[in-house]
Amino acid sequence: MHTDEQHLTEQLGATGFRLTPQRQQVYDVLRHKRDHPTAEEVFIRAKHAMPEISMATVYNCLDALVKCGMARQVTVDRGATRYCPNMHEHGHCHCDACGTIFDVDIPHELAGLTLPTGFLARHFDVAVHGLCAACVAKKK
Amino acid sequence: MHTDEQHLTEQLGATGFRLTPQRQQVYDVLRHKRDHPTAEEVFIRAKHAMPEISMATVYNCLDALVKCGMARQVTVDRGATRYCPNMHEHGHCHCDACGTIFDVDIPHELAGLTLPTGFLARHFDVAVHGLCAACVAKKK
DNA sequence: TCTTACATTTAGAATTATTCTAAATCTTGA
DNA sequence: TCAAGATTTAGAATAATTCTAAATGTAAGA
Repeated sequence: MHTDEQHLTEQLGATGFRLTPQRQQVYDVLRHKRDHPTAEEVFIRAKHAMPEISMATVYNCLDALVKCGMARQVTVDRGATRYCPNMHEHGHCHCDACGTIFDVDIPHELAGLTLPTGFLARHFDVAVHGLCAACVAKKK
Repeated sequence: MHTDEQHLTEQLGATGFRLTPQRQQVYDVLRHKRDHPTAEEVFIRAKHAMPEISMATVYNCLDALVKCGMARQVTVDRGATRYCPNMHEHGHCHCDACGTIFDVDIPHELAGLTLPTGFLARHFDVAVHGLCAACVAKKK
């Protein structure tokens, strides 16, 4: 049987990292509430269960999680980087009014983009900006 | 006849801005070399023709150009924001090795994304990360 | 077990990109 | 010409992130 903790340990290990209580905690925070928190929000949430954790450690842990493929960085606007434990290929839909971020599937047709000759694509970042239903309603 | 300068004046004016020598200069920098410069790079280039221009003014001008629809902000990575005078709907292709950014057309199929119910999309940001032909060759 | 090497955490300093502030200057319209 | 408001400027302030150095933890080998 493959527990979540084992998976995390393996992924970290394969990239030369160890599983530490802090990394486990930061990962739990990401998985618990998938609202694309910033490093600071992760820090605040992680402190509830682990009051001694420091901001530098949160950055270190997030960085390790990204490098080992257990989390992704999301940059929908110029503000703080956000983090997401959904590793499935997907894009982000951002409400410019309230800031909510929704995960969206991206169609395979995207692979049909005409790229510069010889360009080797490794990752697609798709961000849709606009207004969510609630904010459209508010404007009326 | 509709000169470029007239167009800039009109676009600025429609948004409540004036055409100033600095704004003209910053716009000229963007149009002259379309390599998606950062604000600092724009500043350095603008200083050649206008040595007294300040960084704050460059930010102000770039902001005015973005607001009036003559330039777009491009954020391919967590570094400094980049600017682009290509207002045609397009995405960006970023070489993670050398940092070069290429404009790419984005297919209309993108409009077929399944968005959250009621979401009103206003703008699509597409960034492709990978390696350009030159950097792929270098790795061999 | 003891030791050594190295990874990790921590607090705080440093850096980077950007925004803010306040004073000086410019522009436009009355 | 004058007043109101826009713009520019230098530098201070802020926000997000990275760096530094010391303390601590951990794993592997003698």
